[in-house]
Amino acid sequence: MALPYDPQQIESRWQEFWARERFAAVDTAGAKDLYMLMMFPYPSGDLHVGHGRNYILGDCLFRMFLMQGRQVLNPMGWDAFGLPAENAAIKRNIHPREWTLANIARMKDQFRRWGILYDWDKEIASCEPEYYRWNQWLFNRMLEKGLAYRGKSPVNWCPSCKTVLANEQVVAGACERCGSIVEQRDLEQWFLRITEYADRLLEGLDRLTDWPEKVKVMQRNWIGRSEGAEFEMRVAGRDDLAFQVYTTRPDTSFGMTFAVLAPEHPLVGAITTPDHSAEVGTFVERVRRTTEIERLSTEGVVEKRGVFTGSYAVNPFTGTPVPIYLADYVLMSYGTGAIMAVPGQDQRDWEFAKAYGLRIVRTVQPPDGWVGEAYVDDGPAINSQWLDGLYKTEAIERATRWLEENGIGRRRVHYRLRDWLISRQRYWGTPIPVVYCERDGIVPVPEDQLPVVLPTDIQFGGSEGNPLERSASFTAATCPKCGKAARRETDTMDTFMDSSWYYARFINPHVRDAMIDRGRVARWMPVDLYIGGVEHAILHLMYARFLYKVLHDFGMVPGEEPFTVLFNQGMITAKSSVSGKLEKMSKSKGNVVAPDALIARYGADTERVYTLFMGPPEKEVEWTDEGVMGAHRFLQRVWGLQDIVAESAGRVGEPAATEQVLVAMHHTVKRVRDDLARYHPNTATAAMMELINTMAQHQSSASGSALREAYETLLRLLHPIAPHITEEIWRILGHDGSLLRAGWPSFDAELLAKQQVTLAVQVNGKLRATVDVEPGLDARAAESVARAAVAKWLDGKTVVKVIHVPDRMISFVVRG
RNA sequence: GCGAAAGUGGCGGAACUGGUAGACGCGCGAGACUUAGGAUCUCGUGGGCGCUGCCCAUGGGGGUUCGAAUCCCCCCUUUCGCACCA
Repeated sequence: MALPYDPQQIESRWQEFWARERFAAVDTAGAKDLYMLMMFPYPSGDLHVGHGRNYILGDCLFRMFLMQGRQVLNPMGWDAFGLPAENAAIKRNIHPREWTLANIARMKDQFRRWGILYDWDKEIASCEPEYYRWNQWLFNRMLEKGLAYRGKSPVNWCPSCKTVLANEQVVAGACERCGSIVEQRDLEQWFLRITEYADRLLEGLDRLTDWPEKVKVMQRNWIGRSEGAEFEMRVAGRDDLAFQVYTTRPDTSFGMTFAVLAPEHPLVGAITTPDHSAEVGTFVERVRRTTEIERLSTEGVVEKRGVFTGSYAVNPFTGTPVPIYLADYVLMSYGTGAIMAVPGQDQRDWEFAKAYGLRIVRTVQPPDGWVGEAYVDDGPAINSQWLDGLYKTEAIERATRWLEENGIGRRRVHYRLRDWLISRQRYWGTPIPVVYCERDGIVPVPEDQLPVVLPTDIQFGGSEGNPLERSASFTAATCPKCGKAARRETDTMDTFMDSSWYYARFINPHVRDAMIDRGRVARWMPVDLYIGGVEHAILHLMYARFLYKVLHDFGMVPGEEPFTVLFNQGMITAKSSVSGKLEKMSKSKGNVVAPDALIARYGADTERVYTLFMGPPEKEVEWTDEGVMGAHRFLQRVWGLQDIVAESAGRVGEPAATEQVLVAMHHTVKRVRDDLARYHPNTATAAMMELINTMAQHQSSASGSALREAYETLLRLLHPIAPHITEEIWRILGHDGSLLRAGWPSFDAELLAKQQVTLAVQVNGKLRATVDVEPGLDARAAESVARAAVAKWLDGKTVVKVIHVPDRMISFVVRG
């Protein structure tokens, strides 16, 4: 009898062995084979079984690739800058770096205990100067090319933390950290000109055939390209005043009955007549005080709010003056901040017109029986002079051409995408490498003075705002141009900058004199398989695609896209003890399953098997304790097969049973190969469970050699999923070394092709019998066997048609 | 509101291209071994009926087809994304 299965005894031993043998080490000086990558994590310290999902999936694929003899680059690192470290510093008076490094150590240990292998020689932590200096270097290159700029823009500002916040740091209009209501402020900030790449980011999506459609749709919507026309509206009686409006429906211009400016529009002051200025002033002030979030929120029916300016603008198509309003539904940040309002064809304009008693003129004929309000679909133009009778596409084209020919307007493409605001008034990030000189203005820090390193003489807590501003040693700088005293920029970069190019650094993490080693990167990029959560569908993946295109334009990387295949794993949910519903694991929901206790009781292999078995990895699945037990039972049965193999050693066995075991074995090899190739370890595991069921069924009748062969094959197939137990049994069976070097099993296709097949026999589409036949049986022979099997259904009927699908089914269509 | 994805036993899920629906696991039932077992092993397990057999079943309703979980149309539900984008 084998000893009982005791994961505690075996797992750490194999973890040490794998690390010692450096199975994951790859020399990128050599030729590329495969580059796979999991999105590098923020080192928060605490990992739960939900986090484990994508790392375990990645490790499963990695081990399979290794066994198949491939050279796979599979690195891991840390997205190590960010707010939580700084908050921890304030709360617990520990330096962010110390806190971060401690978390990294914990997480690394967690990976080890999960049995996950990475090429740790290539580890990167983005908070280290040797990494972030290249953020700075790249920033300066982009500054040179005009791709980075300092500009004024309304931004989210937390009055209590005294910093700009990213949109994702604003939760329901409030600061995620302190809960203060976030304000909109016009501030000078650093931006990257991602809008210049909008069309390339959009077109590139079409070529990403191995990305989830969902992610591509989200990115397309985010970029929000729209084609239209922009034209000038003159203010009636004021020859000096005119503004531009943007529309996607120039064909409806004859139906314009008013115009609307955003309340922040620069012309508001000039346009407002004295008798309306009090009202306008009140309105503008009111809008200014509401945050963008409130303004755009649409709980229930939206009330369109606005005010008349007292002025009129001339519709260039008709020469008619129309009243100019201000309204909060027109945003300064989109298009020109001014629109022509055509209530007949636009629902928002319709509602506004109704609310303020403005005229409505239809310029597109709705179909008979139309009962809605604004009609936005296609139809012949009406009330539109020389456009009358034309349909939408043609009418848009004519109207646009008319604007161009008369010098009033032009074709224009607009995007919803805004430039990327990268400034953060925070300590724990990459310092933006510029200084402000009284004489020379904004001066980038020259390359030989990089990196601009974060100072360590920092007091966290106590006072508010960016601690960098209070560091005299940091802010005091000399101007690289004139050598006089200058002030150093204290903004740091958005951490998405770090994660936008780290995948290229992994190929050559220690190159000192360059951001990347171009030769190696040219060979190893792009990443062949990128695994991560769908929560990064837009931000990270859009920024990374943008910066990769920039690097491409700098001649530094091959191709235009960094990630060939994107795989989004689904969440693991569990019943929340707070809400009682299934929710994503989190401490606040009280539904976190910590791996430590689980591993202590059942072992890491059990967690891995269960994680991979519970459902297809791209789907959301529920964690249950019963399911864990099932996975553990499976491993115990695998362990117990040692006895069956030992007892049957030397037995000749019955040929039929032996054959069944061997056929099942080959069939399993094929299924596991196919299932893992399409990232379905759940069905691969099921196939292996079937194999052990078959082995158990024939444990006392099959030959000893067949049982042993099947067992050893099973161990190899199972290794990527349950690496520790399989290595241990492999060793017990008398093999040296590691399963990772034992090769991946192949199957005997001919043997499988020779097996009897079961034909389904249908009569009028209903299953009436099944017959076992030789494979490849021709139609006539199959028909005669099938006829016999369903004779009672054919009796007295006329067979009008026979459909034969070789080796699958035969169907009789009968009448009478 | 718009867009996308998904709805299969008591539960998680199989069924890859229209061809035997429910693999595998959980749970449940019966039995075995046990002083005992929430351990282990074996067998059974969609529903119904006149039970060697047949009928009904993949959210609901229609359709195409010899044949539909799979394709088409309408509706319902859930989840996710976007949400005044001119």
